[in-house]
Amino acid sequence: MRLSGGVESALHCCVALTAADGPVPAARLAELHGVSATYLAKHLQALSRAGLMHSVQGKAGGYVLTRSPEEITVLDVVEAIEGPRSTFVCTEIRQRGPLAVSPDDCTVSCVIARTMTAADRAWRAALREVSIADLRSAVGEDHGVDVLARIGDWLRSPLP
Amino acid sequence: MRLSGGVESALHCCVALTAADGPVPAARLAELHGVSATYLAKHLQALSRAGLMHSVQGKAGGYVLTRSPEEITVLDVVEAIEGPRSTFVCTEIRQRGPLAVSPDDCTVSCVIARTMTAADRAWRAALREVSIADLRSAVGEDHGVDVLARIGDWLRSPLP
DNA sequence: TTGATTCGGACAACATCTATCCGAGTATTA
DNA sequence: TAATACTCGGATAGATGTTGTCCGAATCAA
Repeated sequence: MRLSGGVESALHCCVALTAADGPVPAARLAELHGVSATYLAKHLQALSRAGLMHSVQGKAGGYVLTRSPEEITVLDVVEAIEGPRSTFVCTEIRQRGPLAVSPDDCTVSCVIARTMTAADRAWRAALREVSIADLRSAVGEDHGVDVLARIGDWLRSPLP
Repeated sequence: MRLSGGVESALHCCVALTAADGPVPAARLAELHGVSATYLAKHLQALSRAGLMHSVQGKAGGYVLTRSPEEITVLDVVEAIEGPRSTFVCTEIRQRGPLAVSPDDCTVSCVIARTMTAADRAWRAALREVSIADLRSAVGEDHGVDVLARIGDWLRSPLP
């Protein structure tokens, strides 16, 4: 079970966008982070479809966060990229084979499904407690408070 | 991010093995659960490599749990099937691009990696708290206390 | 010694993730 | 107002990992 690599790029983009005032094109975000521009575009589209950011087309277009960084959680980004489906899908093995239990006796879900779902919920709860604003302030603590300002300046600077 | 479907089969097999006294062949476990025999064998091999069960070859061979059900956690089974790798891998995006931070300033791991790793730990902690013995007793509560006994009888009964 | 039965790893088919391209649409600008 | 340059968006190939299958090597019972 490996998380899609696009999640990492998407989270970095969200943090970077908090330092920008206007729309930022996907190509510029890709250059800033040193990742494939065309592939990053795919993930930004997913974030746009999920309503986390809003895209403006045309010459001075790009992506803008729709909500304030405090109101966007890491879980929002993960679910936008990975889809809302749970990590575990129960195939009802208990209802198969020679000793299958009848559907009438399956009012509660299978124990294994309950266990995996509980773990899934714990995972999601941990991701929901961290917002983009939290990430941004932590980046400031880790690498200096002016890092975000430098990113903002670079995003605003014209192309060579 | 979807969990391998083999995890579900493997957990059901572990519970069933607690009802058996001697070794149980993979083909029989597959028939009991109504899953592909050759594919289930692959997962049982993984459990064997991980040391959770021990295989005996020959005519009356099969698989046996090496430890008591209380000492095998759901996490043990998941890691045996999925491998020990974490769900998230950090590619150090912060060290790339025109505003890359120098490796000297990366004494702590990236915030995003810390967040994802914390969520991963919460997930694993939830899985570690449930043992195969817990699953077995829950199955008894859900479908009657004699279910495990019937499974044991079926496993011991000769082939037609 | 024979023989049947078992596990074990090597071999294809499928799905998903990764990466890329070109067309549709829009604000700028002359 | 019309041209234009720039943007997003979905449709299109390649790489990686998962699912499913097969047959040989080893083992124990008879």
